[in-house]
Amino acid sequence: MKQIDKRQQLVENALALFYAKGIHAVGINEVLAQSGVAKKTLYNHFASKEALIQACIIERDQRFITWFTQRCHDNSSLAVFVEHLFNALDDWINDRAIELGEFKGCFFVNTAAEYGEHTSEIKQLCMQHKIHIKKLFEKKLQPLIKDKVQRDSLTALLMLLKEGCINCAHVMGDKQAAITAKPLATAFIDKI
Amino acid sequence: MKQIDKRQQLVENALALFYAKGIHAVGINEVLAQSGVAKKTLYNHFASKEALIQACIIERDQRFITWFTQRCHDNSSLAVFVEHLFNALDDWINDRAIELGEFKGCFFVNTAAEYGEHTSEIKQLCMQHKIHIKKLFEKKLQPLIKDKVQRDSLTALLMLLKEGCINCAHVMGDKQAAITAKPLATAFIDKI
DNA sequence: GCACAAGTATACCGATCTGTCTATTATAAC
DNA sequence: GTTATAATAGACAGATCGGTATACTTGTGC
Repeated sequence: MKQIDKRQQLVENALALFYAKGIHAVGINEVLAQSGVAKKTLYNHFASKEALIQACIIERDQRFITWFTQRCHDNSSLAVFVEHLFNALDDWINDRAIELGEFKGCFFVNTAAEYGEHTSEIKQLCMQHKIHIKKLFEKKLQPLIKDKVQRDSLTALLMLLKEGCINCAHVMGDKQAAITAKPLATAFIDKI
Repeated sequence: MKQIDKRQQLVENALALFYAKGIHAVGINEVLAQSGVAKKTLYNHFASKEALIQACIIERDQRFITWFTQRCHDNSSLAVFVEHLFNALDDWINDRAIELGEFKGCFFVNTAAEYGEHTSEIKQLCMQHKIHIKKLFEKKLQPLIKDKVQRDSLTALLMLLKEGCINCAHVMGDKQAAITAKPLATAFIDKI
């Protein structure tokens, strides 16, 4: 089997375990057992557990952005875009998005929580993901709202509502959070 | 020194460490060194590390609710209430609320992230805190909005914006999140 | 002043963690 | 076919973890 395959196996299985249980709760040996890969192979591909974690964050970032971009593709109007956005979140929250695994909140929020130091590389990568999301919103809203102030305002609202409903769904167990958030966003765009 | 004092010392120091570094990143010995308490004393008060963690969650819940209640005391009008609410969050995010420690996001979100199983007692306690926050909002909005549908709608918006700006501030490093969120909430109440 | 409860300091136990090392087998390139 | 690379399984090291046990000291109530 090619090297890249083993590496990918490791990243995918590690990501699934880290997301389901948290980073510190999962040991290297558990990752190896789940992946069916020898320990030496892991350390041939990654210098340390930290390097594996970083690869998992990057993988999750790419996977989430890909999924989210597909689901929010249609920006033919503000109403349509917002509709699709919160429908996507609702599907994720209620485990109808298998690409993202069983819903356990935001992987980046969860991971950042386990690393106190702001300077840590891992926390920086988590921050990068949120910036990617913001840029995605900005890109999709660009053709829909000409006025920059209004556009930035809606971008901020969508960021806040997205983060809010993911965390309310996860910690409060409010599985209706995305459905609740949707009309709050549409009420805002109706004024534009 | 009285028993209660030692117990309180342990909870306060453990809470500070857990919040700053994450639960699994802090060992019992570190808590003991920071508290200046012997190991046997800890296990005289708590059956296990898990029991100490639970006590920390309850302590944080009480402390946060107390602080938040004080800061959002004035509900003479919707505008005033919202103003105070987001000013309080802004103070916390920018480390002007010493009672809450150096800002590291929501302790309950962070803690829940480290426990994958939904059935775990710790995750249940985190959920309880969010319910306490929601009830606080409902109580303060009760005399201000008579229509239940509108009141529930604003409660939901405030919950989502609060969670949203705490997590955007923490993970994205957007220290202006609360200031950004405020006008989004006031835009909503202007319609009522 | 005595007895008992509680705290201190520290050694220790078994488990688990990350990471290394050895020895062997499979695979791919030429 | 030979050779170099990569994978395997697993023992092992060194550190750290949560939790227990021991021996001693302090403090409090009657």
